[in-house]
Amino acid sequence: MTKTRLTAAERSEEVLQAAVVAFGANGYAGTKTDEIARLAGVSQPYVIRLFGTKQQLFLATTNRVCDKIESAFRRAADREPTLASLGDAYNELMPERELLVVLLHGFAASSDPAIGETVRERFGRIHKTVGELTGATPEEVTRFMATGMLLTVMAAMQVTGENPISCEWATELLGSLSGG
Amino acid sequence: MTKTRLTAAERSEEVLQAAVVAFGANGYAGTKTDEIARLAGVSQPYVIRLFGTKQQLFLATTNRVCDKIESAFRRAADREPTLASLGDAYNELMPERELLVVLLHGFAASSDPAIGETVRERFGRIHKTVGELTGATPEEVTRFMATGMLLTVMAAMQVTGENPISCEWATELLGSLSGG
DNA sequence: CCTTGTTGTTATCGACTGATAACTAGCGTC
DNA sequence: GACGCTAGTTATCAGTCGATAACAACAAGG
Repeated sequence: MTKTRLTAAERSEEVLQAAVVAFGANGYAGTKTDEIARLAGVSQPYVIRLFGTKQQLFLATTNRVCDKIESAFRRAADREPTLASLGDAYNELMPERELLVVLLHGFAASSDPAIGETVRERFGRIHKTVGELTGATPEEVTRFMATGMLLTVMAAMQVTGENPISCEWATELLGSLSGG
Repeated sequence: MTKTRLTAAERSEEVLQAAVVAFGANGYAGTKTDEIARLAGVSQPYVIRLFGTKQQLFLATTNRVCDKIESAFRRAADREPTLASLGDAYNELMPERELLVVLLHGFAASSDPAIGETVRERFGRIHKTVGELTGATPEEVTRFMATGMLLTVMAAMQVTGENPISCEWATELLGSLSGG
């Protein structure tokens, strides 16, 4: 029983991590703030007070996820600035299925103006970053992003990750990916 | 004022079309049955009676969308059985932004077991169909699907379609797609 | 030790939303 | 032209969920 008292910043961090899991599992509209609160081990009203609004919490979560993706790419490019290297980094992010899927849920929730704007901005930033880090041609970068979206969608469908739902087409598809 | 009385089948069809629009805009959890009802010009309880449940309506909507996509692919392959031909067909589907985005919302709602199962089944079927219709290699088919997912995600972000939100990276990305 | 600021909770509201029940009305048919 | 079937409605419930308000507990400083 960690009844420890944390600073608001520390607690926000924990809530944010819980939010990644919860939003990753059920999306923006499908997730209740109470669920996040229980995951974080605090009360639901406190979650609201820390972030003001469910929407703002989702935005913070999205930004957090994108930061993680970008920094993973940067680290990878630091070792070897190729698309293959960044691809490996993305795959290594996969075990945390939720992380990537949160982004997908952001895309899906784009009808909310604030979310749409944020998500467009961050996606564009990732796209640009990949190009700058690797020096690949626009066509190569686009293909990289396309593959990433396919993988993300598959993660959402739970056919990749730690204990995936076995699926004939999924294994076949993943096999043909290494070669592409 | 079309106060015409329709058969349950005909009315269901209208509701289904409304559901494509509504679910396409706001996703599964984010769409209220009342919204669909208003779009279809009937009362909310009647929508429920026609489909039993919001979930079942969403499943019907998803299946409808997938049917449309598959038949578009079949027609395209009928003219010319190449990936490029199917790609054109997909692009021609784009104006109905909702159509493709519904599928994305299905992926996003995969945490609901029934939706997940349906969506996996239909995605696998599309994947298989594309391969059979074109005779392309697994790698080529996978790349085709990846591109499709990228386009779908962009449609969700509203940077493609009839009056897209202008976006630097989006135009750049779309330009590099024709060449890929 | 008492005051003050910050962390956190409980209680509760108010709006929403999917679903049910009960009723109404059009249309064919015998 | 009453009967019966199907299309469709209004009224309403029961549960949910985000948000607010008021209070409680803990820590630090003077």
